[in-house]
Amino acid sequence: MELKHKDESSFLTAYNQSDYDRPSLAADMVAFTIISKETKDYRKLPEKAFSLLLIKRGEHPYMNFWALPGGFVRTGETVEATAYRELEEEAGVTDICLSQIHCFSEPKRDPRGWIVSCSFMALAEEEQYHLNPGDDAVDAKWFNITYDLIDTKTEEIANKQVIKKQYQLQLCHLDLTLSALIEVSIDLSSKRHKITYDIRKTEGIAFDHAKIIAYAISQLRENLNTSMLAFELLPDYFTLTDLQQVYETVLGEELITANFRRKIADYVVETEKRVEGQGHRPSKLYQRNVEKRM
Amino acid sequence: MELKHKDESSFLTAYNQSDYDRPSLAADMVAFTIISKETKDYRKLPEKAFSLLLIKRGEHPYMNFWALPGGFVRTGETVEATAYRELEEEAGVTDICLSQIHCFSEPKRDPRGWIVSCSFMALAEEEQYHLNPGDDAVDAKWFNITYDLIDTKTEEIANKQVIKKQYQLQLCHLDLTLSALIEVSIDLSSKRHKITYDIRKTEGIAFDHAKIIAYAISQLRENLNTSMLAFELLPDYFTLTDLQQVYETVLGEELITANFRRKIADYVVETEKRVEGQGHRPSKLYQRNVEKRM
DNA sequence: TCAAAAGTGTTGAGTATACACCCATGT
DNA sequence: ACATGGGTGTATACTCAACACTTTTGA
Repeated sequence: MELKHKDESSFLTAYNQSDYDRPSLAADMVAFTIISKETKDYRKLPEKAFSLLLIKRGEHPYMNFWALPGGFVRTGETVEATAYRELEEEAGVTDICLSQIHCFSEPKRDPRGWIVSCSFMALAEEEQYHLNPGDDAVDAKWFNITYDLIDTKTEEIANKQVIKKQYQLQLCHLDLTLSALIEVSIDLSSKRHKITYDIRKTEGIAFDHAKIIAYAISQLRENLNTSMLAFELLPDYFTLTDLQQVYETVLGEELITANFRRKIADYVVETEKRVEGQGHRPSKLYQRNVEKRM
Repeated sequence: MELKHKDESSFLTAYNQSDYDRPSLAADMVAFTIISKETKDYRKLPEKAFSLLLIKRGEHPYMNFWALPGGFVRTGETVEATAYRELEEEAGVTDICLSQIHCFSEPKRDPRGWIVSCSFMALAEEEQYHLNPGDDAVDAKWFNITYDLIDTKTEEIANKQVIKKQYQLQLCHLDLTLSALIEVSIDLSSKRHKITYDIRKTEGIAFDHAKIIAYAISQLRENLNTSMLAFELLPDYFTLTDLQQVYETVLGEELITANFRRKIADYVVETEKRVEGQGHRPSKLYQRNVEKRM
């Protein structure tokens, strides 16, 4: 052990890192939240919208396109630290749930040069974000998400069976709509089931960010049940209907209330609090059950 | 759109990527396989060992320690391409199942400097690898894996509840044993359930590779059922006992045969082939059911 | 013949799904 | 009063875990 360090120090002095070509490393964040729409009918609950944070680019490349918040990793920082720092700078949010999605490293993904993106999924309730509407330097907006499977076909090319699924991604803010067509290819040849995502069309979304968003949505949908991620999108106290609405808007499908409640029963704890004055029977408020994990 | 490109080209000419400090980017591979041990008893099936490929470092830092195969990402390459290239160079394997595990970016993780590691899980059967036993330049060996939970405790520090799980990682090749103690902390404070991995002790394993290995094993165990990864560790034709043994060695627990077979019944297809001459009833050979995914 | 593995059947417990139903509230 | 959401019960089908059991082979 001692020997190792003795030899090692002289080696490290001689070692010159710049001998190797290096990429720029960026962290890009797919920040989700649930936004309550307005409602006129005093009886009805407000509808919920599954939403994504995008930032309008004020400079080249992709000027005036919308991009994921993000930035370059600085010396002495982990990619996670970069993610937290950028989210605080660009969205005024601090205590947020972050998880790595994937590392995107296509050499041509950024026209500025060799920029590798380590992308993150960020989950928080809307109140945690502070978007600074007055600050023109950063034009950040929430976009309502729809991401639907629109076509599935099986192709057979040179004995290779490939399933191709097309997903339509739509991002709406007021009357502004961005969209992309994502093709997910599943290669069934031999044992290997290799999955690749390709952007077939992208309108108004900068770089390869439509692909990153598609990855993030797929991953969130897959992990909603298993990792109980829904709680990250809710306040500490919530009604079971709130929780169900998170599931419904994220998954893009309706669920049967009685069954949903039985399924999540063990993951929540009933409290004494109630929500009243809503034009219907008051609902109990629940908390996450911290005992239950998985 | 036209306008964008016109302005953009002049911008890009002026853009100097080296204004920003950049890390070296490496791809490290956690390459798993299943190795059949020898057996004397003509009746008994050979035992299977869940194994990991490590390479003995011939230079500083961590000279004579064992490390994951890997290397630096080159200009014009994706991290996936680096992973395939390095696996071919160091392990003589080409058609292999690769998936990104996580990006490790602790600034101090490598004494040579700022080196970010994008790590991969690689799965293939032993026959696909060609380790060049004669080549002294690369001393690559298979290590038998055990990774067991040895302790769980709940700590309460400043109102923050934290579950701490200790895992013992042991890697054995003949009479050589490497080991590490990994602590997985689950922070239950507020809604956030943040999970962190820390190396508490590491013997004979270079860099932070023990942590990367722990990540990989956890991920493989979690995804064995959901992603049907077990097939990647088997030849095209296999017996149901082979498949069960993959599950058992990877998960580190025994399974009940009847139940296991019912569970995976839809994911395999019976063939006409049989395995005979083993001192007991011949077993049917199966193939993966390519129709069934997930 | 018989040990080892191949492979099937049974049972009770638990879950999922779909649907019907009653309860409590504010305007 | 009544629309709206809050909340529960029930029947059917399906899945899961544990165990017992039969079958087939080669030395």
